[in-house]
Order: sequence, then structure tokens, then C-alpha cells
Amino acid sequence: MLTLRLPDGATREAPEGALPRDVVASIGPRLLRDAIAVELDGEVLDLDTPLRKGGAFRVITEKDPESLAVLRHSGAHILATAVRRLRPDAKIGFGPAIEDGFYYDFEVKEPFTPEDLEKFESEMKKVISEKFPFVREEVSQAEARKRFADDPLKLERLGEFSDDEIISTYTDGPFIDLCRGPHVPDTSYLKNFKLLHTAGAYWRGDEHRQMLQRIYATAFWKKEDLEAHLHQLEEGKRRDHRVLAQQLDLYSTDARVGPGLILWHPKGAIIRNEIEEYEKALILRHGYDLVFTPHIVSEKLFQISGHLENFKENMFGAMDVEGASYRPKPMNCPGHIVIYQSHQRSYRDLPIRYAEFGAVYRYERSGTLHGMMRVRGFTQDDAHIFCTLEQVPAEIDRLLDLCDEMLKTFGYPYTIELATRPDKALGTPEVWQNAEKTLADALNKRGQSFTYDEGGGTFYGPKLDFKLIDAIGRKWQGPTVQLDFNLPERFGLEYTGPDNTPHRPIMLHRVLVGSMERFVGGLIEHFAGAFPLWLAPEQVRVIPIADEVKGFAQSVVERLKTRGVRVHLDDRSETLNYRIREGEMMKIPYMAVVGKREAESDSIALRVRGAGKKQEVMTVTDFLARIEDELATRALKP
RNA sequence: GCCACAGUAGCUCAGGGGUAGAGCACCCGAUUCGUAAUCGGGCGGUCGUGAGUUCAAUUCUCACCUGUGGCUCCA
Repeated sequence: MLTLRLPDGATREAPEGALPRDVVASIGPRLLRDAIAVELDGEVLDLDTPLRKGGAFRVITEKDPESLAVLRHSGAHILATAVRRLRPDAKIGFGPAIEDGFYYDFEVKEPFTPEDLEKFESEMKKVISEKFPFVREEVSQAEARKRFADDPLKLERLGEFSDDEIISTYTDGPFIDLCRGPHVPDTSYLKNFKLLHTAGAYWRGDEHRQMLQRIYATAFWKKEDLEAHLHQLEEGKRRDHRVLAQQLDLYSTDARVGPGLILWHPKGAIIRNEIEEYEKALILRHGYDLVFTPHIVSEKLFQISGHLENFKENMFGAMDVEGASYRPKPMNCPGHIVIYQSHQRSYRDLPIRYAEFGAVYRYERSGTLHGMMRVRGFTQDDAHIFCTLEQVPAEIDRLLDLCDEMLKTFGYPYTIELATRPDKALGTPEVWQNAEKTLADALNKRGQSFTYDEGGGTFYGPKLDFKLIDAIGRKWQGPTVQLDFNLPERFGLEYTGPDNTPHRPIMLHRVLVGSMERFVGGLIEHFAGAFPLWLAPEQVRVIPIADEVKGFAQSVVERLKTRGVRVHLDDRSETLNYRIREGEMMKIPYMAVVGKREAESDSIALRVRGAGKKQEVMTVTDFLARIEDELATRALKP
């Protein structure tokens, strides 16, 4: 007999091989109706998978987040069922649930078209209405080979099973798949789904293997959730930084310059410069020293750092300079280390914090480039902290303050992940455990919640990853802090301790925005191009209603200009409506409309971006005070 | 790099074996307006680049370049 512990503390006895369905039914028939799957000791099983061991037992219903993955995985089978009906020649690969939906990979001679997708979707609806049960069977290797004789990809997978592994198949109507499960009871459970797009994908993610055709889709229990998700995708498209940047004239690329190389237009440059100025003041306040290092560097440096060995495929080629090889730097760390080594260092000097807005160049494969998000030349807001082991907690604490302050300024909520030792790693497990504990302690001490990303560290040390959440709920890579056990060794970094002997410092790498390019690209989408006042390329546009008040409008412009406000006068001979419309489309935070009434009272009719006709009339003096306050506090609105 | 798709005026796009069209933008003129497009006129493209097929290519074919969606990789 197996003993199952229920969440309320009660226990149930069930014979070995009992079906979860029967156990759930014994708890209550209503529960069985709502049950999607069960969880046994953390493993999700469907209702028809025989129980082989006892443990913590929990029923999963639509309310549990785990149920969504079960639904989506079943959705993948339903998709494959439909595809097989319409394209019997399609060989099946894998079809897992993923974060926002599911996909299925097929090997086909003719790639799928958007019209195919529509047909598959209607065919899926048929499969759903046919209400095929998902039938689980456990079979022998020989039997499995027979069943998948026509599916070479499945046969390959079968070859990897060890003798003691259970091979299971799932059948829904005409379709059979090699699959571990779990699945929903039958195909009718899938009600709210949408096929999204197709894409090529390597068989088993290996670029040396053949390309399969992948169909991406999403599914939810509730119609509202599906609609919300599709709306978020739409909203993401509407905010696409490449489109907005074109409309707002922020940056461009050009084939003559080269792909993945960003040309910052004046308006984009203003945004970037505001961020840099802000960050510069911030880090100087937090005890950093600014440095500059060259863009091209002798290869010797990268031999010492190991980049030439480990990062070569991402480095641009060498250029010959009087017989010596130079390369554009892919990272700033070695340069900062050399500055550290330009003097003998004492424990009294530490911590040393070098910061640089360092341009780096990395050879990224052409297919990976994407707007400002993935480029070949970018500027990192990079810093390296050299300190003693004892100083690490205080440095982490300082960094958490710094990140928190900065992310609040941009209006990003965030989460933190602590990435731990990967399989292939430098240094002993003890050193790692110690370092991971130091990081965790620093977070815990200030009550900062975080999750673990097990095995997600770099080979040279653990790291903290900040994940930003943007205005429509998407996650972005934010600041990272990495401990480095490697470079101090390779360069033989030293400082003299109080005991008058040499010691090896600890090195911390950290970026806040990461790369100016990627961060600004993200900001464009976060704000949908409507930048807060302090970042807006054009902050105020003054619009005289008619020529007779041009002089007054000019005086408003002058007064704003002397306070450093980025202001323009739009006195073109266009209608007021036309000029207002253009200002709105350029997402200018404030339009100061002035007519005869305003000129008489030294005031403006202020149109706030996005507020439509709800204008406020205020004196120029009051407007100046308002602007100055919003700039000083870097207000997020308007 | 790989798979699929795309490239026509500054932008968004229509067209199609006989060397091109719209709207917006831009320029000129009229208009002087109270909160999201005033009217009229004009300028503007060797149809991504190169080669091939053809009497004839922007249109068909191939290669390359650039971009898009993914894969792989990543700030």
C-alpha cells in the first residue's frame, strides 16, 4: 500500500498502481470534476498515470498555475493531431509547454504558410469538439519502435531510453505520441487557444542538425486571459522600439555603416546623454571613480585575460599594427585591471571602484541582431570593484542601494535572481558555497526577496541578476553583479595586507543599465515613446495661435531656454489643430498654447501630453516652477 | 551562421515582361486659426546591389547585401 499525504494533513492509503483518478474520486466527486492533474512529491501526474510511490499528494485544478502547463502540453498534441490530419507526411519532433504557451516541431518538405496555420487552427477546433480522451499506455521498447516506425525523430529519442525507464505513449483519437505526460483528460479541455506564428528551429536545438518547422501557439483556461495575453502581444508590437524610434527620429542603422551598429540621432542622443549624466552623478555619489580605456587593445591583454581563448568567436578580427595584433575590446574588465595594477595597492586603498561608459564591440552572428537590443557595438555602463573578501557584503549592500535608486527613477519594478555554480566552474565548491552565501546573506539582511537560478552562474563566479518588469508586464535583463574568482588569478592581482604580505583581492563586475543601446531600446518600449519630462528630447513646444502673439510666444521660449528647458517654437503658418496633432504624435510632454488672452496675463494654456482638451491656464512663472520641480525630481509623469 | 519571408519616393504602402503610382513628409503660394490633419500648386524613384534569361527586366532566375519572425548565442 502507498501512503498519500494530503495538503490538509490527512492521509490516504492506495494500492500500488492505483490511478490518481480513483484517489481523487475517493476524496470527493466534485473534486474529480475539477481535477486537471495531481502533484505527487512535486511531480505533476495526470489522472491516469499509475501511482508507484507514496508522498505528498495534491490535486491540481484550473486555479493552480501548474495546470496551465498541462493544458498547453495537451494543446501541443492537439496541434500535432490537426497537422497530421492535413499533412500526413509531417514527421513529429517535440511539443512542450513553454512560458507563455506551447509549440510543436515538425519535419516537413514544404514549410508551413500563414494560410496553413489558419487551416490547422480550424482543424484543431474539430479535434477539440471530437472530445478524444488522452489515453496513456506504458509500452516496451520494441512495441514503441513499432508504433513510431514512421517517425525517425521519435525513434532517435527512443534510442536514448535506458532499460529501467518507463516508456509511455499518449493517444488522442488518430494521433499517437511518445510522451511522458501529463495531459488533461480529453481534447475538449482546450477551449481558448491561438496559433501565433511559425519559425525554423534546429532539431534538438543543435545547429548541426536539420531545421524543423516550429509552430508557436498559446492557450489559457479563461477567454479573458487569452485575450489579455494577445492584447499584451499587440501592445508589445505597438511599442516596438524600432518603429517608435523611426517615428520619433531617435536612431538609425545603415548598410554602409554595417549591421548592428547604431547611429544615434540628436533626439536619441539627448535621451542617452540624460541617462549618462544622471548615472554619472549617481555613481560618483556612491563612491566610484571614472576611468577611460582604449577601444582597441593589443591582443596580448586578451591572452592574459583568457578572452582570446574563451570568447574568440565573439571578438572582431585582429588588425595588424607594426607587426603586433590589436583588437576592438569586447569587454572593459582587462583595461580596468591594468589600471589597478599601475600601482602597488594597499588594503588601505580598498575598495577601489572603477566605472566607465565603455564602448565594446562584439561579433554577433547576423541572424541574432535586433534593433537596439542586440547589436555589434554598444556602450556598457561598466564598473569593477576590487575589494577584500570581508568587504564584499558591504559592497553588495551598496550596490543594492544603487540599483534600487536607479530602477525607481525609471519606474521599473524588479526581482532578483541569485545564479549559482554551473557544472563547469572554476574554483572549489567550498569557495562557491561561501560566495553564494555571502550574496544571499547580503540580500536577506536587508529583507530583499530573491529566487535562486541554480547552475546559472558564469564559470568564474556566482552573480545577482535583476529582472526588470516593464509597463506592460514583460521581463527584461536589468543590472547584474558578478563575483569573479578568475581574472584576479589570471592577472595575479595583489594588495598588501596589514600583515605586510601580498593578498589577492576579490573582483566584482557590475553593470546597471547593461548597455546604453539595449536600455534605451527597452525604455522606448516601457514608455511607449512618451518619455518623462527629464528624458524627453523636446520638453516643451510653444504654439502661438496667431501671428499677432508670436512676440509673446518668443518671450516664453526665451524664459524657458534660460532655465535649460528643451523648448521649440512652432510658429508655422499651419492651423492650430495641425500643430497640436503633430506635437501629440511626437509625444512632446507639454505644449504651451498662447493666444491673445494668455499674452495679456503673461500666462500659457498648457496642454499636457495625453490629457487631450483638459488644458490648464497658468502663469509663465508657475509653469517654470512646475517644470523645474519635475526636472529636479525626475518625475515619471507626464 | 541556419530555416522561412520581405526589400518600389524621406516614411507607410499599391502596382506589375514594354523603364512607375497614392497618402503623408518636404518646397512655394494663399490662409491667422482657441486644442489631434485648411486649400491649391510643385519637387522627389536608374523599383536593395550584381549577374543571367529575353527583342525588352523594376517584374522571371541565381548570387550577394539589408531587414523581419524564430533557432543557436547574449549586454
